[in-house]
Amino acid sequence: MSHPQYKHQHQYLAVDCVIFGYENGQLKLLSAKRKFEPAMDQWSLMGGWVRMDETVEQAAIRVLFQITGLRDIYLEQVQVFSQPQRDPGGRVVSIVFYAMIPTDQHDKSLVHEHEAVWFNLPDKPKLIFDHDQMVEFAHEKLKQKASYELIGADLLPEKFTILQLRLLYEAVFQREFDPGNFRKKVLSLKVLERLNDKNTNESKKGAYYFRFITKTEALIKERIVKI
Amino acid sequence: MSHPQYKHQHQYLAVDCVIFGYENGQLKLLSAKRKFEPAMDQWSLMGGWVRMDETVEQAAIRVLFQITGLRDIYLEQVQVFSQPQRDPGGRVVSIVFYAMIPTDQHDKSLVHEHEAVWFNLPDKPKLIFDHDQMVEFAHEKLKQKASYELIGADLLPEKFTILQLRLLYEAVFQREFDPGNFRKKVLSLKVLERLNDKNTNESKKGAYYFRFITKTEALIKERIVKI
DNA sequence: ACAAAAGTGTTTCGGCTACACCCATGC
DNA sequence: GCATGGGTGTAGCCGAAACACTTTTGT
Repeated sequence: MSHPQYKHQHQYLAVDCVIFGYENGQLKLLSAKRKFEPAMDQWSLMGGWVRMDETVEQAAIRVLFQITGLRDIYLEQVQVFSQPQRDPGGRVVSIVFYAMIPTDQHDKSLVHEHEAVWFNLPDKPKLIFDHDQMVEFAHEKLKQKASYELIGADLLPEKFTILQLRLLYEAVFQREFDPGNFRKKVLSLKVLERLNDKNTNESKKGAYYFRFITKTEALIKERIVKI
Repeated sequence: MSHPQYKHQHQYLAVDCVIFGYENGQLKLLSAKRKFEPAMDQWSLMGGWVRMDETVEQAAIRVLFQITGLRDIYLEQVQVFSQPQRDPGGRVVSIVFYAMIPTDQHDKSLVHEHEAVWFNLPDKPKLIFDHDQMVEFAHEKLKQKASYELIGADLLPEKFTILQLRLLYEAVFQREFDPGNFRKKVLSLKVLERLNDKNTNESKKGAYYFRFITKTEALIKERIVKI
């Protein structure tokens, strides 16, 4: 390795991924038993080293693919953690991402192979080092995102009812939302499309399924209105 | 240097600081002529290497002290920039911060010594590498902050008029605010204290000076109301 | 019949916006 | 007197919140 221009100390650079999922009315966190020292066999976030020829986002995508078998995962930078002593194994600067994955689509055998487990977020065990704080920060950032745009496209199945969407929001914010108001609010955003298909499992009356419309579809609809 | 636990490639890790100031109704950006190759003598953000024994925040604080002579500067992480080819001198991952400094208090001789210049943000020159994008991201983040809490404590002098505060907001958002509504809004936040002192330079009638009350003072006031 | 969710309608309240309007004073 | 910013008041609009009410259907 040669960097003719720069002479300075090098650093270990890692990414850690806070992986959120959703199932049965619960916001979930994917956590794995660490397979190497230090802190082997303790619960931790999924992480990996950043290679010289990739961005930190690409490193996170690699890590996510390794454990879920999924590509095209929603990713967002959270924070850099860089306390010199944060990792007893040496100086490691970690860039934290959070991800949202559709729990029903991921590869469960890969998760099992990594000795990883989906925890309900409130019931997660203590994680190593500063990983608990990473989860806190990521959860904050997720709430912030969810408060100014509709999340769920990456966490819910392709089609879902307004009830399921509301339960997701209640899980994310750990509070209840008025069913009527929540419904009116999300439908006013014009990002959901009602399907000619009803869910009759969760209610007697049956509730229409909805799906997220893509951004281009939404744009087209907007244009038609505006002409 | 020894890291017995980890065997992996190392990275160059840097911080770059988007330094905002404010003067004469203009949001300012501090930019310096780069003193080393590559891209010597071109405009760039102030940056520095992250040392092994410090956090990235501490590295940013060092950089800020070097150029302003100030400590206790408001700092916020913006984004990590990590395109492998972003810096022609080699693989450098950069963590971007933005800072707000009181333009009237900083050490102008240090700025001069670094061949740095305060530009009005809209008139800034093209910066090296991806630094223009860093400034954009930082400005976005600043706007976001300013939209959910009152900024100015770090940019304005100790005492200031509502007009001056409004002009700061107009500079940050590049739009006008209704004077009456702006006044009522900021005063309703209960974070400003009116002084028995008027500014008679900027208006015939004279306008009261205000100052930010500290967080603890604000807390106490809240408590008194709530009892 | 009743419970339980679906879906709609209504009322109230608070905050934001767009103003109008008086005040003080330097020119 | 008039222009300029300081400062206050008010009417209208809109969205959020609270909640009533009707619909549908499995049990």
